[in-house]
Amino acid sequence: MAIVKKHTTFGEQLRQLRETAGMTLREVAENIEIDPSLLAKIERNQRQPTKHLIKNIADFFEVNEKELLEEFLSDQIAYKILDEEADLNILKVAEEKVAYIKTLRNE
Amino acid sequence: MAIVKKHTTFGEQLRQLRETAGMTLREVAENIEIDPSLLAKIERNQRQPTKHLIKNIADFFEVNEKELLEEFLSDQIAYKILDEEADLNILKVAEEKVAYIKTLRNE
DNA sequence: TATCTTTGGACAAAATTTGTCCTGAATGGC
DNA sequence: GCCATTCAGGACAAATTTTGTCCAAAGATA
Repeated sequence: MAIVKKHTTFGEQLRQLRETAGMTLREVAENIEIDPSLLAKIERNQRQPTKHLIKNIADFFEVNEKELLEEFLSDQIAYKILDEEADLNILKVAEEKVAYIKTLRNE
Repeated sequence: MAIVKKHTTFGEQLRQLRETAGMTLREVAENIEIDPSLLAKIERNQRQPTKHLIKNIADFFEVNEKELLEEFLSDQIAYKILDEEADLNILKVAEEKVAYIKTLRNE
């Protein structure tokens, strides 16, 4: 996958993809069929991409769609923790709940 | 805190609080000022409580509001992972992103 | 049977999110 | 300086999602 720097935000990674390709917001926006202003906002993490848009981005930059989607999901979780000023240990609790709910569903 | 079983869902914990108190949905709903049907849905994790409602629940059952809120947040994260069928390692990535974004904000 | 509790569908109201348009600041070339 | 282009960011309508209530029906209890 062409995304280089890890553990930066989804937006930053997207910007890096674009800059590595040497393209402007307008050019990329045209290709993935959105308004350049929306793309700029997504790069600054002020708007969230839809799944459909993530697919278009992955296709355009030829990166793995599933990995890109997981980058986005981990971003969402990170921002939720920051927004709520929650303790990081809720991630551990969440992990245990995933296992628990899975057992529930297999009954 | 009076919540006993850990790593069950928010709804199950709420139901346990209610049953431990020996109360019906209607009785509790009246006290926390919502429709009994909504309370039932929250107990079955079919609706999410608002923060205001979490406060009312914490007050009514005399449990720690912040802990209850974090129970809810970890639920939300768990359900997101299940909904998206995401790999659990995104939690680790999210944790690293939280640290990263915090450093960003201190610049 | 009669009563009370719980479940769950339907739906309007409320809240949130998305995407676009537009303005202005910044940069670079000429 | 002036023009063209890029990017930032506010405002706002449209679209989507979520919330909360009402109601009917199922289940339990006596």
